Amino acid sequence: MATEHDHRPIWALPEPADRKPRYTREQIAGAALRIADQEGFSAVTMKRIAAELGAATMTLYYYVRNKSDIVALMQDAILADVLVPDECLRGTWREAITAITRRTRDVLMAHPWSLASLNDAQFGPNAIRHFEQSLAAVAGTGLPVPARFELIAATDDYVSGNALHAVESLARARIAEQDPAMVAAAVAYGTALVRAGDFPQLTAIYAESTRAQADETAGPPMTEAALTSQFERGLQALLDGLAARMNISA
Amino acid sequence: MATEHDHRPIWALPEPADRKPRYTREQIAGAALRIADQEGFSAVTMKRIAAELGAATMTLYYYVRNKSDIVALMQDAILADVLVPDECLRGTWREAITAITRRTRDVLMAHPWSLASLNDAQFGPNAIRHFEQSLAAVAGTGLPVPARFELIAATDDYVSGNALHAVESLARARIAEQDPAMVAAAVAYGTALVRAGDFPQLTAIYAESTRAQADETAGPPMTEAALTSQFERGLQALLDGLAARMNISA
DNA sequence: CACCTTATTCGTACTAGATACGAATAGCTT
DNA sequence: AAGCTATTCGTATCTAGTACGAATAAGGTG
Repeated sequence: MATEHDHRPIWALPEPADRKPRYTREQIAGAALRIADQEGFSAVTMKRIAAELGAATMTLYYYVRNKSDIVALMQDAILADVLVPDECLRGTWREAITAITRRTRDVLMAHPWSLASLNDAQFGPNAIRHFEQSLAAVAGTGLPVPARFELIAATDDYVSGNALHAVESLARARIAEQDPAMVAAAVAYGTALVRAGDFPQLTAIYAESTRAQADETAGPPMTEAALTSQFERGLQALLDGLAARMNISA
Repeated sequence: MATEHDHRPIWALPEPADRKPRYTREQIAGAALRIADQEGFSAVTMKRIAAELGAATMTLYYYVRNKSDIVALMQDAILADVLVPDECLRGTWREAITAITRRTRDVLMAHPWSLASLNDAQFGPNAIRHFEQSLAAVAGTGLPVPARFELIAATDDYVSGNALHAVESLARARIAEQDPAMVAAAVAYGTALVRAGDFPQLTAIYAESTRAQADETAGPPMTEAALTSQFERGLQALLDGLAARMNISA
C-alpha cells in the first residue's frame, strides 16, 4: 500500500487480494454509506465504520490509506445511482440530458452530505461512467467536442447548485419545525434589521406578505415539491438558452 | 450567552459589551478569515484563531457558542464582498443580475473553502443585504414577487454550482502541476478502465485527442480564464431562457 | 502433516481539536 | 478602597485520526 500523502486516487491502488482479506473496499464504502444516510455524515468515523463491519478500527487502514479515501469511495458509490438506464439515452439530447440531470438531483438530495463533503473529489469508475452517459446524451447534437463538454458542464453546474441550495432549504425547514422558537428568533432578528436599515425591497415584500397574511417565512419556498418544480423550470430555461446559443434544435 | 444546541443564529445573540471586552466578533471572524485564506480552511482551529488574536483559546467561547458560530461569521464576512456598488443596480435587470452574479462567483472562488463549509448556513446581515440587492436587481422586471425569487434562485443555483466545480478544477490542476506523477497515474487508471469497458464516447474522444495530440487532460478545461468565459456563456444562456419563459424583455 | 512466510488483523499509544469547568484577573460602581 | 461580576484563561476530558508494531492465521513447502 502506498504511503499517505500520495495523491493518486484510491482506485489506482491495488486492493488487497493476495490471501483472503475479510472485507472489500466496496463493503467498507457500503457500511460508511449506511451510517452517513442514517446517522448523518458526522457519524461516519473510522471506529463506527469498523464497528458496523465487526472489525477493529485499524483494520480499515489495510484497505485504504486514510479516511478521505473512504469518503472518495462513498462518493463514487453514490454515483452508481446516478447512472440512468440506456433507454434514457436514446431520445433527443434534451430528453437525455433532462433525465440524467433529474436523476443526479434526486441522488444528491438523497445524500445531503455528498455535496458538502467534496474533498479533492477524485474521479472514480462511476464518475467516468456518468461522464460517458452525459457524453452519449449530447452526442446527437452534432456539436464539436468542446461544446459538448460545455453543455454538460452548464447543466451540471446548475443541478449541483440547485441541489446544494435545496438541501439547505429543507434542512432549515426541518430544524424550524422541530424548534419553532428558533424561527421566531430568526424572524425577529431579520425584521429588526430590515426595519433599522435601508431595505426598500424587503420592506415592501414584508408589508405585502403581512397584508396577505402569507406564512411568515421570509425566504424561498420550503416544500420539496415546490423546490423540485422550480428546479424543473430553471433547467428547461437553461436548456432553452443553451440550445439557442449553440444553434442546436431544442 | 445562550447554551450550546441553541439553534438561533449567532447574530440574534447579544455580543458582549457590558464592561470592556478585549475583542469583537468581527475581529474574531477577520482573524479566522485571514487564516482560512492563507493557510486553508483546515488550519482554522480555535487555538490558531486565538493565537492570531493574541488570546487564549477559551477566550473565544466568551464571544461565540462554538466553532460553527465562527464559521457562520466567516461566511457572512465574505458576503460583504459580494455586495455591489449601487450603480450596478440602476441598469436593466439583466445587467444588474449579471453584475451581482459575476461578483458572487469572484468571491466564492477567492475563498474556495466557503462553499464546502456550508454548515447550517445561517442568514446573517450581509446575506440579507445581498438578498436585498438581488431583489433590487430584478425589481425592474415587473414580475410578481414569487417569480422574482425564482429568477434569483435560478441564477444563484447556477453560480454556486459553477464556482463549486471551478474551484475543484483549479485545485485539481494545482495538485497536478505539483505532482505530475499523480496525473500520469490517474490517466493510466482512466485509460485502462476505458479500454476495458464499454465506453464508446470516451474512446472516440480519446482517439481523436491522441490524433490531434491535444494536451492529455481528459476532463474539462483547466485555466481560470477558460472556466470564466465558459461561466459567462452559461450564465447568458440561462438568462436568455429565463427571460423568454418569464416573458420579460431580455 | 508440521512449519514457515507474510498477508491480514488489531491493541496500544500519540497527536490534535473542541469544549466543559472553574479559577484568576480586572473594569466599573459605590 | 472594596466589592461585584464581566472577562480572560489554564486544566482536564472527550473524540477522532492514525503510526507502530505485535498477534493471528492463510496458504504454500518439505
